[in-house]
Amino acid sequence: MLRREGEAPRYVYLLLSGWVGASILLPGGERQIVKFHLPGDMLGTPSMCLAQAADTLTALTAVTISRVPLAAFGTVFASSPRFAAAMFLSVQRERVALMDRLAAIGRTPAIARVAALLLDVEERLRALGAAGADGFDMPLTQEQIGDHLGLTAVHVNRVFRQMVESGLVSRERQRFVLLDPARLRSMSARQQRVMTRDAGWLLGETSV
Amino acid sequence: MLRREGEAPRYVYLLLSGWVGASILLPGGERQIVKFHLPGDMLGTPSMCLAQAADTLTALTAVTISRVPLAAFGTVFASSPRFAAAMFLSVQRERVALMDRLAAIGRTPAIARVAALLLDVEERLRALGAAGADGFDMPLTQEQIGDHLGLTAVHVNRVFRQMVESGLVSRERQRFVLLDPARLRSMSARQQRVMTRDAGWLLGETSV
DNA sequence: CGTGGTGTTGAATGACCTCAAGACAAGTGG
DNA sequence: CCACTTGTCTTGAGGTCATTCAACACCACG
Repeated sequence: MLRREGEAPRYVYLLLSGWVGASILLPGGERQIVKFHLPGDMLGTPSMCLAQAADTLTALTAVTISRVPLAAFGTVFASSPRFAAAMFLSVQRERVALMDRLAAIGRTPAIARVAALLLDVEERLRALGAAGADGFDMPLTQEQIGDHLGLTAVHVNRVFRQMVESGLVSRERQRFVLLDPARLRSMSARQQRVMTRDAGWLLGETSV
Repeated sequence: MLRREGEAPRYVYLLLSGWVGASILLPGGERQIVKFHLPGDMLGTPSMCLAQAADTLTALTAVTISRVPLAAFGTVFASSPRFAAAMFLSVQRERVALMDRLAAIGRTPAIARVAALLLDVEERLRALGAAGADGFDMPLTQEQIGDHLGLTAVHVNRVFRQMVESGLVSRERQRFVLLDPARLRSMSARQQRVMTRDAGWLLGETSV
């Protein structure tokens, strides 16, 4: 457990290796995992605007992280407009991702959410070189997956079985192979977002 | 309709009066309303990081808005670190709000979501002076509310009736009075977030 | 060997949805 | 001023998806 929600946020974290989950605890004891973080991700930035951290950061595997004090972060932010602009856009990207997940959880059935998760994780791991033709490892319990997708662990299990039986994926413990990515994509309702290439307008290039 | 998703985002909008909904359309035709915007809100900023707008902005009532070109926005951003910092924190606040809504939709039953919406709208309208002891107007159809909460219009209607019958709220057309805010709050699972007072660390005050 | 966390499967329940019909209000054109 | 339309609200009946509860299998770990 890297940071518990409710604590005063004094750091931002850079994930160097391993998996981390950012979760919110509800009064009733239910948990919603807001995001699975992979190496390279910045963690804990949403709480920069709060007196008490909004999310709990939990290591899901062995991890190595680098801690950045908010103060140090702030001086760079003030002195380098380019850095500020890049951070700003990065947060907007996270916000768009949250909007998409909101739409998925609010409006799509369980199988579409699982499909979206598999595609998302596969894509991100592939960018890190940790996923190939031989599939990828997803070191999550089915309960954690359920807390991420708004489902119960039992139902996650049933959806997995259904996917295996219909030849969409193969699975052995926590190793997954996407056998039919096209069909997964078509049922996942996942948006294909095109990011701007480091928007010139934010960096003073008033060419437009 | 102010802006359709898929268009190239060239403006950011400032809402001066009226209600606007920001929605995402799914491939299957379902709609998720990501946020109801009230006067004073900035609209369309999530799409600043995208080549194609992620959300559709729809006027829900008669509105007046002010359009800000991204380019103009960018020059201010580059020249004023304080402005950049304030914007950055503002986006993080929106992100936290989205995380909370994700938790609510993923993990709470319909009545808790409706309660949370009523409390949220009442609080925001009160800050604008548009809600008092005599209640407030919420100019939304039940279908729009459903698209916001991940429910059907029919079910929203049933929840409203249930709330009226149990004395939680009174309702006459689109005017609501919260009769028992305490009980609404207890069932809503809504987080009480404490914002930092314009975080000093971001503005170079390295006193901490 | 136990033991605890996780995965797996069945049966029953329940929350929410779909479909459908009617009520009501506001607007439109004759 | 009155049909007629249109959109929203309302209510019922029945169905479905996901949950709850429960039992058991399967490791990994002491």
